[in-house]
Amino acid sequence: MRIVFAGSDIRSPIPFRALREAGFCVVAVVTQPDKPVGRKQVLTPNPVKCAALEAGVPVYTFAKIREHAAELAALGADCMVTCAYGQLLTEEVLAAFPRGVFNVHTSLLPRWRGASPVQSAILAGDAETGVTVMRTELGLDTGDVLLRVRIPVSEEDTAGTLADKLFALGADCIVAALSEVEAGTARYEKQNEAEATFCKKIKKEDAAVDFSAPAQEICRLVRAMAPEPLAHTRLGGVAVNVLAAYPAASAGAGACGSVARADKTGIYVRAGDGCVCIRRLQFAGGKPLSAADAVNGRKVSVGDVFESAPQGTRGCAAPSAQKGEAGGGGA
RNA sequence: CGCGGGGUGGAGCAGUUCGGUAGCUCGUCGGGCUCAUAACCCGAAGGUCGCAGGUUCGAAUCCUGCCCCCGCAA
Repeated sequence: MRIVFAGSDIRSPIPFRALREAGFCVVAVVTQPDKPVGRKQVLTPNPVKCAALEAGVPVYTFAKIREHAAELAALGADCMVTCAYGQLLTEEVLAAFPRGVFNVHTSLLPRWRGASPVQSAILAGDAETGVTVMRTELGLDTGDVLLRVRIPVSEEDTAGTLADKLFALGADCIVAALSEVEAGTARYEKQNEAEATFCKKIKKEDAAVDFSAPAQEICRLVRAMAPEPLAHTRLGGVAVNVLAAYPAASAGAGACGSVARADKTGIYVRAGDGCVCIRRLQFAGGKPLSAADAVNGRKVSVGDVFESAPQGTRGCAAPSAQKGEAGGGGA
């Protein structure tokens, strides 16, 4: 079966390679155009593009895939596989593939349709998540499900580690799913619209820590935002990213955000409910530090207060503005 | 030329404004105390102060150029 692979995530090369190793003929790869990235706005090579070039597969970097349906059709592929591609498809694009377009989504659809399924699962405290392979239709992640595999979400998982697992699993899933499609034994199941939940793309502001929230929620935020964009707060006026934290037993009364204890084992910060033990953090301009280093060198000590204020740069007054909402959807 | 912070014993930092003995909290090693310890006490080792020039009697500190790291923004 001739396949066109479309993906843009750093991990998208995993399913791409899996398909090739499984013997599928990937005739072309579609990904997002290279974008200037980083402090120096360096034009960074897209990982998917690199993987394709490495494999000797033609690469197409469409700014808007919907304007290239004809070119896709001309490739003469049977189907297209998308995995975190990042662009909505149109009727014309779907029509370019006689046997359909299949999407590998890193959540248990219909839960977490949208751009940040991995982070959302952690944020919501889901006990399990997984991978869903579906037949793409026009709606956002609404297609009929071909295969769904679930895995537990560990308390240790960050969006990064969970995504690693999910993409690896997704690679196996798409291979299995396409095999069924090829053999004509594929069976589809409609999604239950009543259970659908959506998630938007994560923005830096979504990662601001609010220490008046329950400790467990704060820790989920930290895990969901790692390794990017990283949960952040401020201490003594400087921006601080929180890289790792876990809920700890409450330690005495005090204002939310105040440090109740600080030693080599961690920096214990009072939350709205309970206490958050920060194990790893990063001050603006510095490298990631262990709690011990922060205590030794940065002199973080009892009584210091982490601010819940969103962003910085602004003036001073801390309007307790209700920035309401949280990443996920209702329980 | 997007804004900004930083490179100082193994780690994280102070010292740089107003040049002149290398400091702090840890770690490591040795010894002690203890049933014991992530605890405590005593002692020791360990630094080309990012690189290269310059100014000076003397530079971590002032001047010039360069390399590298990082936060924000994108």
